[in-house]
Amino acid sequence: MGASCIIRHFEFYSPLTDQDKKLLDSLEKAPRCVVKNESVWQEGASTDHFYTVRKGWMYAYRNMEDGTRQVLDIFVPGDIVGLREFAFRKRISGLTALTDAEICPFPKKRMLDVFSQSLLLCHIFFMIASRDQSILLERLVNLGRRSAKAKLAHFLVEISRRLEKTNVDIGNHYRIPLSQGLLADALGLSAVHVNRTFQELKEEGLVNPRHGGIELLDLEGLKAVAGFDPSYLEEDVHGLLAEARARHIAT
Amino acid sequence: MGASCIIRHFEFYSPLTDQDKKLLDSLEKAPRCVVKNESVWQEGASTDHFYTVRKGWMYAYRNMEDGTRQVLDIFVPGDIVGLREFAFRKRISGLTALTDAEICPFPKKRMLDVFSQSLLLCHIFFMIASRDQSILLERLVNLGRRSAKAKLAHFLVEISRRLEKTNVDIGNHYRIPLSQGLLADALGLSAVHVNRTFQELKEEGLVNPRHGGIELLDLEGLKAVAGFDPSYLEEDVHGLLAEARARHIAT
DNA sequence: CGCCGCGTTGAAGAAAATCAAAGCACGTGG
DNA sequence: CCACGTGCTTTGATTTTCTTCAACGCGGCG
Repeated sequence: MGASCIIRHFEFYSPLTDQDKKLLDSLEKAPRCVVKNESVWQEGASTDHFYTVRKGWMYAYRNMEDGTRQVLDIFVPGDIVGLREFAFRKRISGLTALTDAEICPFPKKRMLDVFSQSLLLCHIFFMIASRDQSILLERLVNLGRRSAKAKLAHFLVEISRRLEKTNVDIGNHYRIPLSQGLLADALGLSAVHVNRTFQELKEEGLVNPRHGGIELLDLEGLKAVAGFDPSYLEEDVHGLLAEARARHIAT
Repeated sequence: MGASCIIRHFEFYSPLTDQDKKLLDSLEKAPRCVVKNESVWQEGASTDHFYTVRKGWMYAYRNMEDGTRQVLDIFVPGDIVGLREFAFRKRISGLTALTDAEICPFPKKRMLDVFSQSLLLCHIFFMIASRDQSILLERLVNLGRRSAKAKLAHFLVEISRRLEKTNVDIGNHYRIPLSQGLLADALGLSAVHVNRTFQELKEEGLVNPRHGGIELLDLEGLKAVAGFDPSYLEEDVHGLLAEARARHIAT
């Protein structure tokens, strides 16, 4: 059996000591399987666990009083879910499975062990939180100041980029299991308009929407339409991190 | 002279030991004054410092290729600015002063000292990052799924809530120094439309827009218009935090 | 087969953007 | 103290973008 889900994620940032790995491993409890459309938690639920996504896709959402909803984030394998709610007792968004999936819970309480026992892991957790924020920021820009076409293109490119990062092995990250209705709720548009926007992108040969999914045909073209600037995804995996590693090993 | 800016902020979460205070104090360098409209950093600048806002208001923004911009966040006294970019070498948003202001830089490098020397402070930093994210999430909802009127009302209520938290002493947090143009860029609207929306709110007696600022007349009314649910601002200042404190003191 | 979820289409309407011009408050310099 | 410029607000007319509503198609699945 391979490295646990979270170890693989962390090793993207830095090599880990055996001790670190042991610590992380002890966090991760038995994986839990969820089926498509199964709800993992709802708004208001308790926040005693985080999850790492081992397989499949998930999404976080918020239901509005008027019956609409806002999809807040999409999670792909390797992502950590729930860190957002670290400071809160109750979840501020729901989480449900977009496809059949496998997720690994780990208890929030144990974060204290991590913080106290490994400077390096603590630092990496902080980097992950920072990255999450920067993704949200970009999503803000997307919702606030881009046309429907650019919104859609940008969102698709981002997802594809995020897949590349953790799924290097999977050659085809060009198949995206998002329905048009879900994209609408993620982008603050109506499903009808998403559909029409897709038709434009399709005519330009950029995407190929199929039943319940999208195929990305021309990433570069999409980037151009979106005005995509990847810098918000490009973390500094050297710099401070190296010093944290050095210091951590020294103790 | 009173406690440093950041100590006051942290004591909102938990009482600190003298050692913690000393550590925090050592982080905070000499305050820097900036005048209205002065730029503190631009997109792409280096991320070697965070800042705490001691006086005045600041805003973070992103300029788009087409000449528009998105205002990403507003900062009020007590806020910490720049944590977002912890994982990055370069800033992904600009920061400029909305009013004359006083900010206290502290070096990002020293975060390692904090993490290694104080479990409690580390934990609080994490809570702050979590809170920042939850504010961004709510802003996403605001941009994605609310009408112009609700957007505006919600944003104003949020600001007022955030002011209450750190500025308990200031009785009148009902005077907000935001121009309509800036609000437009924050809410993804045009300045013209913001103006018209203000007129509606004004007729209902909820706000009183004056030159270069807004007076909030009826917070409850605004909350109703916004469908404001404050839970995204209500952190759990007990729970894990208490355990962190206990453990921290034990060592 | 028939249902159900999702995608597609058309027509009509609402929300917000854009353009352009004018007004108003404030500071600055004469 | 007044004239002037500048930045922000206000207003009206027009246009664009996106939504809403309603209907239909289509594929998968029990």
